[in-house]
Amino acid sequence: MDRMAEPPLPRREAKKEDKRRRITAAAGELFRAHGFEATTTRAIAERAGIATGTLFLYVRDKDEALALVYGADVDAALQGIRRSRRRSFTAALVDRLRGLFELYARHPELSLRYVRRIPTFEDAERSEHEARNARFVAVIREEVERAVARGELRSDLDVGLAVRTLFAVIRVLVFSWLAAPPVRVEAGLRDLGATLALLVAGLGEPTLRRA
Amino acid sequence: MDRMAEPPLPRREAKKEDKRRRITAAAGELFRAHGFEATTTRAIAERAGIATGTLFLYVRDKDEALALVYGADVDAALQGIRRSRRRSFTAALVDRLRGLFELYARHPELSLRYVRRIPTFEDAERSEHEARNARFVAVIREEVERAVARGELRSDLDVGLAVRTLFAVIRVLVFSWLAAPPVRVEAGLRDLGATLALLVAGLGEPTLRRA
DNA sequence: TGCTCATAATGAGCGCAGTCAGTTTCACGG
DNA sequence: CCGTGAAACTGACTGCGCTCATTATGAGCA
Repeated sequence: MDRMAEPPLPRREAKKEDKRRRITAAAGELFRAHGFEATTTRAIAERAGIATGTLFLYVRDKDEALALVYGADVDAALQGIRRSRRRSFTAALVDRLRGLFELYARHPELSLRYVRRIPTFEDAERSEHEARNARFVAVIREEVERAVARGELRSDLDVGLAVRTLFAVIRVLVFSWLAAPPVRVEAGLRDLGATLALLVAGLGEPTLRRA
Repeated sequence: MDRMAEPPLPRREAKKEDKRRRITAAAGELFRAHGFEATTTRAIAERAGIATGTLFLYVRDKDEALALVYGADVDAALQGIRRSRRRSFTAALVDRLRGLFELYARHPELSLRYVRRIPTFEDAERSEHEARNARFVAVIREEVERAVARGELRSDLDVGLAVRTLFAVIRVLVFSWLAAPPVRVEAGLRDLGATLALLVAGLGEPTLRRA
């Protein structure tokens, strides 16, 4: 008998992995070529070489097929080397999100559809999205904590609340950006920068603050 | 002959108005009783006493039927007397949105579905939503301007940017609130207050600000 | 009162996403 | 090597949202 806890890629698993890859590829090609609405799940299944029903063993619904397509790319975009020491909080965060903006700008309508579904959390268990969101949140949290550490953000900051708020602001900003053509990366990032700067500075009159 | 620019309610218009009312009522009852997914457009049409096709002369799609249901109520909720002079910006805004929170809390799943569709702007022309959004934005803008006038918010504030940001934050906050039961009004408003306070104070270290 | 025609209403029909009872595959123990 | 049961796969099928060729209505005019 062979080892039991070795690379667990017996035939079964390998086929599943392969199938998932083919589904992702097929969906990506069709979505990019014809758009989300015009692409049928049957077409995806056919191109992936599987039956219609099989598709839904890998994907909860059509939206999730799109999520599959974006999955790896979003991860990669968020990975981006966190170069840039000695930058302001705003500049640093804008920088780390540049990759994401570039990715989204490539297919605005698809990205819009993809981004729209994220805020749901309905399907919190189905970890696919959760993980992605978690990574996104982690990037924000990281930059916030770093900025707090170096004294740029207030030391008594409720980090959790701040991160949630930033997350919300960024998501909606991305949404509006994608929804209003033309979708230009630099414009989006400029907007993001301005908004972040506003959040850092605060809406309140400086002299009144900290009453 | 009778006057020509008088109350323009000839028979035709009256019937349409009546039909719209019946659709709204039917949709409301069914959605509230069985939920959004479980309610079919055919059932709505039948209960409203019209043909399936007719429904779609009054409503672009099923989502818009839900919007029809919420329409008047949201307007009413936002109308709310703007009592409360001498309150902080945060307190005042929370106060003016209380009615909306109460409305939303009544049927969280439906409200979630309703709120989700708002950010679209795709259908910007179809003014139904635009108008609603506009009213919502107007409330925010009003409070912001009032706060600027009395010196609570910074005088050099970019009001447009601030309003957009507040709009975004509130929308997402409402969304998360509705998505995570139990949906309690007070909890939601407390969260809103905390978030607004953070935005007013700013994320930045006070001593550094206005460098 | 009757004629005309734009507008409103109809409901059978279409194409789709998603399901499920039946079939195939294949890991595993004998 | 075979037998077996669980897991993966299949595609005909269901029920849905929405459309569109056809029919009914009623406002305006003679």
